[in-house]
Amino acid sequence: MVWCSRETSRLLCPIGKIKSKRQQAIADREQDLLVIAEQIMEREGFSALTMDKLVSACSYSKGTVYNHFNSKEDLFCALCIKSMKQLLHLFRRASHFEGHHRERMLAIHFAYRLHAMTRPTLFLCVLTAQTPAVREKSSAERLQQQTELDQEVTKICTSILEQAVAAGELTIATPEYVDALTFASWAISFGSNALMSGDCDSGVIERLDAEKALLFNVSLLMDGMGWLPLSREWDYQNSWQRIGSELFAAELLAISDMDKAPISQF
Amino acid sequence: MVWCSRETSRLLCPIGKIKSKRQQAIADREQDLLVIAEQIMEREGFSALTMDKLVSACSYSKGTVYNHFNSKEDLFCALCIKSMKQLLHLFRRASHFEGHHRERMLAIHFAYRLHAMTRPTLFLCVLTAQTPAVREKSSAERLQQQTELDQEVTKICTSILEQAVAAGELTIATPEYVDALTFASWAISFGSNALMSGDCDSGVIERLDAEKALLFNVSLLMDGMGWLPLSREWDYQNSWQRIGSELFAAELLAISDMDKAPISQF
DNA sequence: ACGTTTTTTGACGATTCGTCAAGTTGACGT
DNA sequence: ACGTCAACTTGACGAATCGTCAAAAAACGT
Repeated sequence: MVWCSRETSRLLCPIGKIKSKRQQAIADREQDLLVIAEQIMEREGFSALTMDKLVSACSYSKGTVYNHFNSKEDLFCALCIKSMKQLLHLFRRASHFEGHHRERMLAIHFAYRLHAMTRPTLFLCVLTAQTPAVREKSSAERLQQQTELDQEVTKICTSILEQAVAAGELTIATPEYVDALTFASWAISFGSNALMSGDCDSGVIERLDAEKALLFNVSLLMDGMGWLPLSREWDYQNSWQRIGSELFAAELLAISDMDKAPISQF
Repeated sequence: MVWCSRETSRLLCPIGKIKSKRQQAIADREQDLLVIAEQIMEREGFSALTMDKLVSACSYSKGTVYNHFNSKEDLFCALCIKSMKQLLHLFRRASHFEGHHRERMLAIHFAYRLHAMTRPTLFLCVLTAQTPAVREKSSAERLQQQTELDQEVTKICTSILEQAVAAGELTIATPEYVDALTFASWAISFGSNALMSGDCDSGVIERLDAEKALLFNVSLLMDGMGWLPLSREWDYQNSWQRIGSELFAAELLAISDMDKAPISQF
């Protein structure tokens, strides 16, 4: 009957950053717990992640775990946040790609796809965290943190768009159109990745086609924006590969290793 | 420990369509159950939907309910299917809109947005059903039916695209590009709607701006496809309104009534 | 009317969730 | 060094939920 069983987690952690050694230890432990939770999901499937299982897999007691996450859903939300933080790091790297601004935005999309591929489990946590069942039962703090991360991501995209406008690559009617364009970019990327993740079993989209599809979709959208150089004037396939080799060589190597020895893809 | 507790539901329902009066009755009952499940979600929230609650809210016993849905997740999958069927009906209507083909495709997107607005609960079921936790525990039959519906939807989009090509509104390099364009359309619509549903609480996107954003995103994408007439040559804002008044007047009326007396919006 | 097949029932065992009173820890003042 | 106390941890516990199954009921065929 209770809507949100416990508003905040019990662990004292004032408002800003970590203060004492102790709170650092608590924060570290939280990361440990998230890693363990992720491992359980990868090993036994998504629905096998249970609070009881997490408790017995870690070296702490139930109460302690519940001091970190006030419900199973809150745990999912925490995993989503972890995922978004990683994504943010990739985005920051992508935003400094050497090239014109449209290529930089493309690098952002590359990073997103990369993240979906290298950390499928975490990526799916983001999808799961959009679900009302999860949102209803997550703590207010974590939901807040989630929207803050959202805004950070948005800021990166917005900034690239603004630079493109300043550089004359892109023309917009009014300043607030930047937000609309950011949203459109976000939507095409989210939509493509989400649908591809969902359908990867049913095989509508082949694994290797997925990257092509994303590049294709993004190119259409940016052409629609009139973002120069248009795809007919520039080889973005080549840009895509350059992004991979210049920015994310290590991550791509990890993927091909995964394919060779598929451990967790049952 | 069991991966998929029960492969098929126990109710005898061969392969094709309904045969006897009896099986018709069973199918009807299933629809009743879905309606009740939906009501529970609307009244008490998403996470309040419980098998026990569904059982006590309907006039049947637990065993009977479990003969229809072999798990809670399977129930979600069934709700998703119901949602997609409704969507399909709207799409069929949309695909006959009086206008050029780009307007027809726009009508499809309109229908999607409309569905997300008129039946938010069911729409969110689709989102939930994409979640691995749900997919892992749904019955094979239902997952199958889901992909079939997916294909039907795809077929409608594909058909419009092909007609557009035939009419000279759209030029494509090779025939299989039609699939890529269909996927792109689907992705932008899914992405936009999903993000807007998720953020509607946090207020990044205002309720009334949502429609504008979708129209905007779709227009960008179609312009990128080079689908004539381009948005600078045609007033699609006007088309959008025409679609509303000529095709979905009844549904729009229902929405404005909802706004006046918001019953189920918690 | 009677045997067979299909469906329904609801009590039951197994899981999972989330709580809380009692116990432990360690930071801090003296 | 020691006592104190707030903060943290523990794990047994009750409640809620899940999904099953043997027995009862209903439907069906002859």
